[in-house]
Amino acid sequence: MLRSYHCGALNENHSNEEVTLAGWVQKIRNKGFIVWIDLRDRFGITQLVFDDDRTPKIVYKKCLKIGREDVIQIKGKVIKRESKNSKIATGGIEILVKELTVLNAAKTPPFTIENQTDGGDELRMHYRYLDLRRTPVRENIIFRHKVTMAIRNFLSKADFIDVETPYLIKSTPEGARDFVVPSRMNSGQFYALPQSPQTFKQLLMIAGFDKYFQIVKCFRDEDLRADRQPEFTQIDCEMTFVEQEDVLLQFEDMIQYLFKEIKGVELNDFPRMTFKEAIEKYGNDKPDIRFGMTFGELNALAQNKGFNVFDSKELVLGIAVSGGADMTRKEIDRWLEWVKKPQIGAEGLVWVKCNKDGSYKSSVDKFFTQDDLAQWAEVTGAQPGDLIFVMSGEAQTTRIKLSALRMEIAEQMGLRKPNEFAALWVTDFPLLKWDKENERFHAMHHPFTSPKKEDIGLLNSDPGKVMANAYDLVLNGNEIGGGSIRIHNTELQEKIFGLLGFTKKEAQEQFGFLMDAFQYGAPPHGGIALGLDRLVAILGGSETIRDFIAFPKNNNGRDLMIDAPTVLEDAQLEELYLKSLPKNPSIKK
RNA sequence: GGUCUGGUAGUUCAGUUGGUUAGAAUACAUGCCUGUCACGCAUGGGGUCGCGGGUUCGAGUCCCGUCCAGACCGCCA
Repeated sequence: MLRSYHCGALNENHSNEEVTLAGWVQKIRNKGFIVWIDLRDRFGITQLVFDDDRTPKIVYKKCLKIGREDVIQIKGKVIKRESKNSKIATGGIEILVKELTVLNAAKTPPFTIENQTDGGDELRMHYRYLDLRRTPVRENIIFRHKVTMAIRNFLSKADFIDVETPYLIKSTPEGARDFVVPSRMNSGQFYALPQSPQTFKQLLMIAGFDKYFQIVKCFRDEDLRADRQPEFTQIDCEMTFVEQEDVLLQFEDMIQYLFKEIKGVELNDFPRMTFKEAIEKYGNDKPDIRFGMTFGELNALAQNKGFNVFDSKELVLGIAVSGGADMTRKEIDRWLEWVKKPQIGAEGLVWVKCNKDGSYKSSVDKFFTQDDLAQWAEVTGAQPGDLIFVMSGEAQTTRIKLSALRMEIAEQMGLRKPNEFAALWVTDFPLLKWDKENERFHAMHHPFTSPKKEDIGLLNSDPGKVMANAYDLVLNGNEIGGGSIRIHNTELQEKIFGLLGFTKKEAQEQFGFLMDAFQYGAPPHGGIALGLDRLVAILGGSETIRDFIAFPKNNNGRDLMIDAPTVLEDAQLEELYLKSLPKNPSIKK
């Protein structure tokens, strides 16, 4: 062993012990007559001391040449410090060094390896291995480890079996774009990387595994966001002989267990909210219910009172901003501008101040009486001292826009507290959603989701009205999981493929294996997939999943450290039958 | 595919209305310092102002293009 202790282990009980330590040089404090070096590893920091009197001359000379991030090994004696540091675990002692070996000298790092680094994002990603040396970054990764261990323990104890499923599978047109992998042995043919192990876990249920889980990478070739990576990790689960309620309770248990184990937080039973309610009250199928500001519909109160802007619109919606009556005209104008920016695209915003004296002042005083405005306040739940914002327009887009405003106001008012947690189940999703552009139905969840029994008749008459046995788990305004009770019957599955625009032949070619399997004793089954990256990030008090991924990709799907993706040599392309493909000159080598 | 923000010392940033030699902090180097722990003090080196073009007597600053990074919309469950 190159060391007898790690750098977080020693304290005053080890006084006078001869020890060997190894680690990185965090910091050097040269006081002239005496030199301290902070030696760092994953476990902590131990102070080394060198001085004129007690340190061998040759060692003292050597220590003056040490630089930040050098990897060194020392032998020496544990001694009590003259002045102690109560901030760190090893703060009572230091090592009087007798031998010093430089195991590997380091270049001066491009940014400081400290809790508060001076490095920007791009640089830190380029030197991610240095960034990962920083305590907060390392702790995030270790935090993720703790979460996955807790999940494995919980699920294993609950009789779930961890089964690995293949990464080289086949491309299907549903859902996101696939990442594809050319097959050398099958000319002109491609594998696809899984967007999720969906069909495999269903086959495992048919195979009788009863309960399955896997913490598994999934791949989607779509544009990225702060909370979206092209490769991401799912906690993928499936259960046999269950109904929706069984799945919800099982995973509500798991999330509660995680919060208890990891955060020491007791979560109450998760409220259930239908998709319809979520849209009507929050304009969003993943509502953040930690704060109020639910929508109030004002059609009946605000229309036909002479204010033309409202009269012709499908929907007039208001929300109350707590304490917002104190906003200055300038602050209100800033919100007016905010909703007009292209990402939101609202035409404007009507505001009503609910004064503390019970009177109202609004941007539409010409059209509405104090009584009218009092009724608005009632419907939106505005109290004296609050402000009401009102938006109008086509129902769906108005809800989306007002939801964006609601989230932004909450963000800026500090209502989205990272250490306050509210989870809920959103249920009763429509099975299908109409795609206006392509004039066809898409699966709201995925094509294997079963329709509600009572709606099966509607599949022929009015498919858009059919509700699904599907559910999402929402935490603090983030969708962290979704699942459904699956179809386990060939005829029904064929029917759904038909509604989604598959010909019988296409359905057979792409999913024949699954529909065949349904005919050999497929049990009723259902499950859920949870986004591990998001879950870990939220547990850790952040919404940026990159902070919890050791080697994440950037905005453009690039790995800035290894510099991927890259172009291939012609010979390699030829071997993969890709030579004739045009090369994109904008791609850098 | 689109909108917005940014790119100046190793790093993080400031840089006024277009005007002389582009600054600060930190990092780095050297020296001083009898208990530091964000040590302190002094001195010093360090710049293709992302890249290309244009306007101008003169561009870090204005205009056009382009590349890179970040946030968001579309997309994605």
